[in-house]
Formats: sequence, structure tokens, C-alpha cells
Amino acid sequence: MHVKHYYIVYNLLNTALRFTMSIFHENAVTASDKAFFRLRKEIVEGEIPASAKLSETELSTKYEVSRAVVREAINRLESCNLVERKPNVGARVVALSPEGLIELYQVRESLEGMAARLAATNMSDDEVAELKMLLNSQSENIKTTERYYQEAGDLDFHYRIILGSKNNHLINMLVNGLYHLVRMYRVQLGMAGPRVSTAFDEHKHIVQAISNRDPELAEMLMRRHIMYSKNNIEAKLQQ
Amino acid sequence: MHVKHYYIVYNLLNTALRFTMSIFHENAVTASDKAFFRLRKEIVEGEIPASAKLSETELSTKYEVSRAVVREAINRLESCNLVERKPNVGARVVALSPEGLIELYQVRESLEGMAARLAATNMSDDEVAELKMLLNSQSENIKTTERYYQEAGDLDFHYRIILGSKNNHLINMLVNGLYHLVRMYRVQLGMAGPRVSTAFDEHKHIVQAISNRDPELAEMLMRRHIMYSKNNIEAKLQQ
DNA sequence: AACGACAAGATTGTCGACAATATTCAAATA
DNA sequence: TATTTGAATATTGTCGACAATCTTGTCGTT
Repeated sequence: MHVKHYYIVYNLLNTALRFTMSIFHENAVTASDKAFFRLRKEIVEGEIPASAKLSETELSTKYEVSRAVVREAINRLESCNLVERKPNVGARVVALSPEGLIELYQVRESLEGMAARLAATNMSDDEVAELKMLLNSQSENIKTTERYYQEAGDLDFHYRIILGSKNNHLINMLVNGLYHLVRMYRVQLGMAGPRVSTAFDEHKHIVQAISNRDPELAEMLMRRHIMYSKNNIEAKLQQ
Repeated sequence: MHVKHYYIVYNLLNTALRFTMSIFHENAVTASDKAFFRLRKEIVEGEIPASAKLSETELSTKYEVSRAVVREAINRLESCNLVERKPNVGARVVALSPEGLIELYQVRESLEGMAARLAATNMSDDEVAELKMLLNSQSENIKTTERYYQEAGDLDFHYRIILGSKNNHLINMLVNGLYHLVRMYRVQLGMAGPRVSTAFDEHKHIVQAISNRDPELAEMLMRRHIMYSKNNIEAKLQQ
């Protein structure tokens, strides 16, 4: 009992920021890993702009590694939907478009809805408790803290539910496949939005549904939540 | 008008078999492409058994190409969820497990449900007409033709709806990411099922919903359809 | 006999060079 | 002047060799 409680408290000490950092700072064992992480970071954060050409030789001199590791990094970026590659021509960073964003959010709605549904069944009581406490800690900081932390908190929330689904395909698709692209859109199109307080209420209701072990409701609320985000972003794009 | 009609008839001449072949026989421009397609085929059809180790040197001698192209092929297989790779250790063909199959079908339910929803909005009238005619041609052959064609027909049906969603993320995830794994399970676990006639009725209802431009219903019916398939398979696994 | 350290072998990771393909740009032709 | 041909250049694709890491099996110690 003591141990369990300590565990929960300890986890809460991993604030949203630290947690979010850990998501993206996987441990790189090989040189291709490092190149992959670095390149991904530079693409997501816009240091290498959207639609830019990725020259293998150029990158290999810049990163001081051989072309082979750059090639492998680019290949991995391609499976993350962050770059597009044409045979005998080369690779480009993906172009960001309103249509692409819509498509991305449609897939998110589908997959994260299913994640919430599965999480309602598969999350342990401890994980649900941690999720609740995360929300509590966020509600206290919601006025004082700056926007970046709110962003991180949002990612944290979604990330935990995705992991809570316990479905490896789902987890892989979302974490490795879509979320970096989502982040790229957010960073580069300046999507931080207000919508924090309303989104926070939506988060609370989703957690409540998961806590009640109500898969149908959890899915529906998550889908709505993402749909609202999408609509919010669409509205901003048309300004 | 003439042209349009001719086009539809012509498409119908591409029977389920030919259509399905075309799905998997993409044109390979580079050597890595060929190695990738060949390796994928051998894995899906069980020539290289599940959970088998993939030795780069061994495959490079077998295919008579350099290790680099085998490496790239294996990397691509990894993003298709057909092999798993560990740094400095090597790659193995994925293991087939009942749990893995369940997870796969959960993701399919989510994504193909969304595909049906989007198809109800985004498919052209012509595409809907072709889909209807495809079903008609299948209903005539359903008793006479052998099982393989029914399998192909099923793939064909789902494939058209996926394409009809017009959502590139969705299409890519399903066609390049999940369907070969689905096929691998079907081939290797001998999932062909009867369930043809009932499944066929479900197909008809889904097409009807799409034809009525009813996204909600189309999604719900597609999800149920896949859920039934999953249940059917689960039942067989426990025999 | 069980366990751990160490060496030998095998496999993957990385590199630089060469081959094949695409792009660019200048010259020739209509 | 516009268009096409063709050579020159640059980029990607493929290869074989070497380096780094893991695996295997033997030996020695407890």
C-alpha cells in the first residue's frame, strides 16, 4: 500500500514537461538513431522548412556521418509521414496544407477514439488514478502557466490514453506515425489556440468516462474532443 | 455518356482477381523495391515462416544483391509491421498470435469505419455505381466460384471503400501498413472462413448506406462487419 | 554442478567509391 | 524566338570492405 502510493506520487513529480520530453527523447543506440532524431526535430520545429529538399550528401557533411546513415534516417522519416521520397530523385519534407491537416485530424479522430474506448477497458486502476491526478495538477496551473506547458499537458493527456489502450498497433501508429506530424503542424502554423479551458473540461469528461469503465462514451467524447479541435483549427486557418 | 459507360464496363472486366493482383504488384523501379516485394510476398505467404530470423547476408546471397538493398527492404518491411528489428541484433518476421490478431482487427474497425464514413461523402457517383456492379457480379458467382476468388473479392470490396475515402493518410496506413499483415494472418492461419453469404449481405448494406450518402450508418455498418469477422475468427481460433 | 569471465566467431552498423539515373544548361535547328 | 538535342553536372542507387557489437562456447573458479 505504501509502495503503491509512493509510486503514484513519484509519477506525478514527472510533470507534463518532463513527461513530454521523455516521449521524444528516446534513447538512441546507433548513429542512424541520432541522425533520425535530430533530423526529425529540425523538421518538426521548422528549422528545415516544409517542402524543403533533403540532400543526402549535404546532410551527411552537416551531421558528419556517412550517407548511409542519413539515407536510413530519411527512410525512417518517410514511414513517419514527415518526408516524401521519389526513386532516383530524392526526398522532400512534406508540404503542410489545410487539406492535409484535415485528413490528419480525421485519422486522429478515428484512432484516438478507439484508443479511448480500449483504455476504458484496459487501463489499470492505478493508471486511471494517475490520469485524474494529472488533470488536477493541470487545473491548478492552468491560469498561471504559460502556453507551452499547456501544449505539453495536452500531449501528455492524449499520450497516456493512447498507451492505456494497450494496443501496440494503435500506439505505434499514433506515437511514431502521427503525433510528430501533429506537432509539426502546431509549431509551424502557430496552432496553440486558446481553447484551453473548454478543452480541459472535455478532458475531464473523457477521464470520467474511462473511470466509469464506459468504452462507448469514452470513444464518443474523445472523437468529439478531436473534432472540436479540428473545427477550431479550420476556423483559424480561414482567417 | 458513351465513354462513361464504356469505362464502367471496362472496369468490371477487371475482375476481383486481376484487381487484387494489381494491388500487390506495384511497379518496382529500384532493386530495393524488387527485394522488398519479393521478401514481403515470401513472408506473407509463409515461405519464410513467422518469427523466423532474417539474416542480411543470407538474403543478399539468396537474392543476388548487396546487403544494402536487403537492409533497405527489411527497413521497409518494418514500417509495414511485418518484421521487427532490434539494433545490433537483427530482424525477425513478426510472430502471429491471437492477441496480435485482435489488436489488428481493432485498428481495422476504427480505420475502415472512418473510411466508410468518408467514402459516403467523398466517393463519386461513378465509383459508387462501380461498387454496386462489383457486388452484383460477385453475387452471381458466389456459389460457383472457389474460395480464393471470394477472398479476393472481399479484399477488392474493402480496398475500393478505403480508396473512396480520399484520405491519403488512411489509404496509406491501411494499404501499405495493415492489409498485408491481414493477408498474412489469413493465409497462414487458414482464415478463409465460410461466412461468405452473410458477409456478402453486410457488404450490400454498407454499399447502400454509402449510396444514400449516409456517413454515420456507413461507418456503423462497416465497424459491425469487421467486428463480426473478428468474432468469427476468434471462435475459430479457440477450436 | 553452477555460475561467471573471456576469447572466437558471426552478424549488424558504418564507410567511401563506383554505377545508374535525373537535372541543368548550352548549342543547334526549325 | 521557341523548341529540342545532347553533353556536363549533380544526385541517388548499389556495392564490397572494415569497424563495432552481439552471440556462442570454452575454460576456470566457487
